[in-house]
Amino acid sequence: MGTNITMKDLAKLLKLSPSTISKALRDNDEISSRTRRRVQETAKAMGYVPNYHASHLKSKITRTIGIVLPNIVEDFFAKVLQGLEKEAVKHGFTVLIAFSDDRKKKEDTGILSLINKSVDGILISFSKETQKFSDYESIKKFIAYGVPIIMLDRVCRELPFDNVTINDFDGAYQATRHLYDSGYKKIAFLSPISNTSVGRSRKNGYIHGLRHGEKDILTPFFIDFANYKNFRTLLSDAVKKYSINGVVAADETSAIHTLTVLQQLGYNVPGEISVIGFTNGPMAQCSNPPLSVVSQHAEKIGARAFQLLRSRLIDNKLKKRNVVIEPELILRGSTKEP
Amino acid sequence: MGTNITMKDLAKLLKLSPSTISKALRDNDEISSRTRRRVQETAKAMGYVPNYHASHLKSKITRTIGIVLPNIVEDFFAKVLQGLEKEAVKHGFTVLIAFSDDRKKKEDTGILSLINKSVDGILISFSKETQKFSDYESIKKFIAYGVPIIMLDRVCRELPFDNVTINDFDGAYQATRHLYDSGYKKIAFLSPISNTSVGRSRKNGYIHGLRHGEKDILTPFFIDFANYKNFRTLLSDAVKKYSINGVVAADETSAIHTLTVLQQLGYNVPGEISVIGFTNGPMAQCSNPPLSVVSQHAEKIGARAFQLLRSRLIDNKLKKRNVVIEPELILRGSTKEP
DNA sequence: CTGAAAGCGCTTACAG
DNA sequence: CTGAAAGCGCTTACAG
Repeated sequence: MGTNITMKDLAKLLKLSPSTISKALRDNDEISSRTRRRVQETAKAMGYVPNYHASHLKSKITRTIGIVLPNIVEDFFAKVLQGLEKEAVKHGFTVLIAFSDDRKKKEDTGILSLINKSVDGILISFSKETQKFSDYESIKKFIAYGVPIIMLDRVCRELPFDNVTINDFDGAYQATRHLYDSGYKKIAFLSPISNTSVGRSRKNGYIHGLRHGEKDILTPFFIDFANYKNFRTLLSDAVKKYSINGVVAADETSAIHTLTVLQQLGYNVPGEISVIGFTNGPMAQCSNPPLSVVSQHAEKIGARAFQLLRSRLIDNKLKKRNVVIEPELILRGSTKEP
Repeated sequence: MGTNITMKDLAKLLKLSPSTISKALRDNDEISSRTRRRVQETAKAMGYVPNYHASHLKSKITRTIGIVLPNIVEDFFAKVLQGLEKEAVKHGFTVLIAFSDDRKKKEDTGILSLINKSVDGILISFSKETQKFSDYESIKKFIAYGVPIIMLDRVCRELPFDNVTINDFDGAYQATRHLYDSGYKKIAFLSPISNTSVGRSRKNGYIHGLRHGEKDILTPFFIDFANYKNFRTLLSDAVKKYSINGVVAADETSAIHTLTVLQQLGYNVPGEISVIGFTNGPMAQCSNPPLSVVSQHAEKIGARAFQLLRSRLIDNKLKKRNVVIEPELILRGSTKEP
């Protein structure tokens, strides 16, 4: 029993035709309500499970979507996926995943495997590698398969896909202004993601945040790096050399590391140097002092991305849409006034 | 072009029959290698994508598996999923997800939606609700569908499914012993997961760890709770009342919260009270002092669970298997000798 | 309101 | 080595 039951079986059992069963199960009002009920009840009783693959063969709809993410150990991406899943389930969709591990090649393999499974649409946040080399050739090829694509967070504005991002520019701008307003004037921008669309927007927001009228423009200090190998000396040297007293860190991990290293170097945070980061994750809340951050409403991004996809499934003639979600400044102990 | 190309099209183009195309694409050596190559090359050139749904209709294989997880914001589950995905991709599988949010109902809906998609197998880590009420009736019903199920981490030993867990008992035992050996003798066990299989094993390991020969048995102190609402007073009272000087916390979040609250209450960690937790996540590493933990090798659990499933796909006559992964004690500043 | 028939894109005995 | 035919479990015009 179970999976083996087909419409044919139900038809035989109820002395009806498979066509009638099919229509009755989908509540088609061609069929008398009495028959509909009868069919639906025995289907349930028998543990009938419709074969989506068979139905897809005709209808071309799978009610399955795919998402390609760099990883999910970062709190932001985990929440994006949870937000997406919740919204998808609400509308009867299931979600297929593929992780790129920030590699172009695995990303492409992932996308292709999703297309192979005939997903109704794909959501993607690009890998660092893809963004670093602006290598969107393979993505463009995938357009030919006719599967709608929605970009989120790490996007490419030139691509003809809908996208949803947070207002990274404004988030970094506000973070920078907050440090300035709290009295810190030697503010550095520290970023391990300067090659991503997100990192670039945040950097620009920071730069803009240094302007305070015509005459009062703070000097920018950039601390870019690719991994945490020489992070300690890098940070230490920069702080000493430029007498940095405020750091805007471009993501969650770098903010926490900055805080930790500064403390190990003997600096008082926020007494001597204040730190603000991005992502309102558990690390920001459990650090000591707790970290001020720009919160990104990750679940909302996932949910909105699904909605974009869904509306496009209903009408694929829609023009390209750019959805921007406003971030929120959450102030904690790491940026108290000095 | 793209998705629309079928084997029939390729057959027409190459003046062959669809059967030949089908066999050639699957590299069946009934077909001459010359023909095989010809077919494969033009398939690739034309951007042919096989329709898995159609093929599944005959072969009953989808190369898709599903996983049901409580959430993925917890570092442990995120890593389990990443470990699983990596292993699955390696073997040409894609993975469908469903999150239970620790609710029985959403868990059931999730499982059913996976069955509906004809997954080849399902991996599951039960919701807190399911475990609290030992409510496995619906799971048993799902057996009828003939889909192999593998349990991981939060399992139910009575169920006839393969499972993979870490040695929670021994992890907690070692953690407790470590505190004892470091000179802490008033050791409490703090747990927000006492209703889960995992929480129970850890509690037992802790109890066992309190025994040191016939005469030297430490007094157990249990701090159980369901949420963090009154956590501060709960912890504060327990510590004062019993002069607790060591805490074994049953998971990541509770360990971090314990550390933070103790410090806020003015205790020196590890000078006066030492704290050890579970899960080697980012929070444990970024706290101050960094947290000693029992590491669970989450990625490995995901990978092993996939392997269990895969072997069962090859031979479903296998007996039930219990895989136990040994945890690892990672010692950091929160448990330095007093 | 119900049913017979064709077809979605594959695979798999079976023939030749 | 290649192909004709049946069938997987549905859906969807079309008849009645």
